[in-house]
Amino acid sequence: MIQITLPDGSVKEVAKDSSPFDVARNISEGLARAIISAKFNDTVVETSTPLTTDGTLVLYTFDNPEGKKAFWHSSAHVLAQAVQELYPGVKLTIGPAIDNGFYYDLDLEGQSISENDFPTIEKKFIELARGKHVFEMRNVSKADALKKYKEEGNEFKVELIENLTDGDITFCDHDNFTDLCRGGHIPNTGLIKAVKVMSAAGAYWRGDEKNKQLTRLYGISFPKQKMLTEYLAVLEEAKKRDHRKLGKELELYTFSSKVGQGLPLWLPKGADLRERLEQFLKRAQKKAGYEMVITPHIGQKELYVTSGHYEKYGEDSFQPIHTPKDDEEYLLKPMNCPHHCEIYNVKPYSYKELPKRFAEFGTVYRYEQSGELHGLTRVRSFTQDDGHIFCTPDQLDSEFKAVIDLVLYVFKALGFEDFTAQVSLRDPENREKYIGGDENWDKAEQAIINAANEKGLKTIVEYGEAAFYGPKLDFMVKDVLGRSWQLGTIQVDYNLPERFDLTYKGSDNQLHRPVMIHRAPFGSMERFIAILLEHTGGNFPLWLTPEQVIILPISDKYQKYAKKVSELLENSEIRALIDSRSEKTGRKIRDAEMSKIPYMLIVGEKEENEGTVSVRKHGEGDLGSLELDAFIASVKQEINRTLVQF
RNA sequence: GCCGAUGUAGCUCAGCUGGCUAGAGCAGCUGAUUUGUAAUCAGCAGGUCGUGGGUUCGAGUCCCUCCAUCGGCUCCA
Repeated sequence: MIQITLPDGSVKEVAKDSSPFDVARNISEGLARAIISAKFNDTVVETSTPLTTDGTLVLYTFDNPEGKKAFWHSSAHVLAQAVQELYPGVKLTIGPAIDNGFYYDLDLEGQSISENDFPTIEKKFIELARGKHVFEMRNVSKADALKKYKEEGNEFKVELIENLTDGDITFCDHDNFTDLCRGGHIPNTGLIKAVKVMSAAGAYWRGDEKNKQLTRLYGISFPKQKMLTEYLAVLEEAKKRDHRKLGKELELYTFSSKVGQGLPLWLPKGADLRERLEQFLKRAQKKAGYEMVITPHIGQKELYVTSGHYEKYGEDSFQPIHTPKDDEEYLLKPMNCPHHCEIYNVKPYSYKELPKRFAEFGTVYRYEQSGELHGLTRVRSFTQDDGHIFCTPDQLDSEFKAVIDLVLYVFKALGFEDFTAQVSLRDPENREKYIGGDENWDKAEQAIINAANEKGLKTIVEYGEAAFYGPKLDFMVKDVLGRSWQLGTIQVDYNLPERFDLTYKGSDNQLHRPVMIHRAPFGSMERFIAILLEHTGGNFPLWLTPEQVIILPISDKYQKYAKKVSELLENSEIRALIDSRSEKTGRKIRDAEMSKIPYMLIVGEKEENEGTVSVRKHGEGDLGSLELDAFIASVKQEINRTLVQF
């Protein structure tokens, strides 16, 4: 007998070689039917794996992330099987579960799969799934594993196996299908009742552009057809909040192929909103001791050679602008830091004058590859809410933490509760991607880790995500489709101060090197507004929204009163407009609701006589009538409540 | 940049296997209506079917080029 400890602390005594499935049945038949995956002593096991020792066991159903992972990973096997039957000769590579479903990367050997083929693949998939084939793991020697795939001519699997150690290699069989696999499957294929192939895309083998491009099929599957239908409906709903759709509907920004791809054009309402966001941050930054600066949109090539940016990105940037006479070379500004370094260099500093904090809403231009452009989140011209702090090494810690406070303030004030603080460090495998010595890098990385810890931030660490001149603390937020974007960023940099020979005079009367903090709480105005649009669904906080109030006169007779109301609102700095069309009230309300204006004021005979307004709130409906003064007061109050001060 | 897809009026879309002057709804304009909490009615106007080439007696429809967009990959100072 062995002792199995369950998550609730209870202990089951079961016969040796009982499987997780047996343990589940020991608890209840219902549970036994529902469990699809298990972890024994923190290792993923099959539900059929015999347990030979005492240990802790966690059972998973489809409702657990771990259960889903097993479900989708198993689905990837079936997808590969289906494709292999329909397209003989394809080579299998890898097929993991992801956040929403799974994918399988295939080398189609010249064949191609497009959307039109998806229904056939899905049909085949379900047909195979219905066979209720059991997933069975088996150990294989490295020699045998290599032999199988060499015979098949599958160089990808051969490469994978060559990197594995003999004795650790397992295959998974189901039906007539076999795949190299670490394990973690559901009991049998029959549990998969619904599948959808979502898309086909190119993906480089091992994520390297230099390698062969494979075909990646994305799919998602469920234990019930209804769950798939619901998932697809949720996706459709999410698309309604896509910033590209909302940006068009709310007339915030646009693109023009004549102007050029990735170059956003801000429309009046968007420019207005953006301006307000800038003012919001400027106020906070002023309190935090920043000084605004302004720098040009171009700079001499030499400037970027000094900073190291030219060497790193010169080839992949917009190419230099040449002067007509002297053949000088200028680059469109791809970042503001070199300019700010030169601002620092305008005069000598005493340690008593530091830190210097320079901020600028600086528009930069980067040549992003055409396929990387994405709405407002990835563009070729964007404005950073950039700032650089030049401080003594002693001040680094407190300055860094002060920036964290500023970023957290911005996020909180705009309702981004759900973000990930990511510590972006060097790629240990590719040190040559970075400038500067190890000593400074270690200091910079440690400074970030310490500051984040002391601030109590829950962080995740990503290697290889650092900037080439220094590590970063990035604030990541997801869009409606679950894609993660970097908004705020704080970076510690010992390198540019050296390259620009920045100095200050210390108390010892010697020259010292300041440390530089790069920071942008929004990241960029474009991306921040895009994500804000998606998070709010276009219902911005009252202080920020382009139009706060729309006045709807019942008929032409009340235009004059509407005008009066509008003037009084404007006197109180409330942004209002009048719908003066000769339409019915129902129609005006509908249109105002669609354009997401927070407050509608319906005015007719009653209101005019009483000096009141009939208030309707977007998404909530009729709030009854109020004295105009009372309405103004309540709007002001809401503005103050939503516009949190730093 | 690479893989896959899409591109018809300001917007959302229809247009079957190639066949007369390319359709609808909304938006717009004109007129009527003067309206009380999510669409008043009528009329009018609006498109070189993304671009350039080709196949064909004939192309929105088939083929190629380029451009833009979408889903991924790669990249992201």
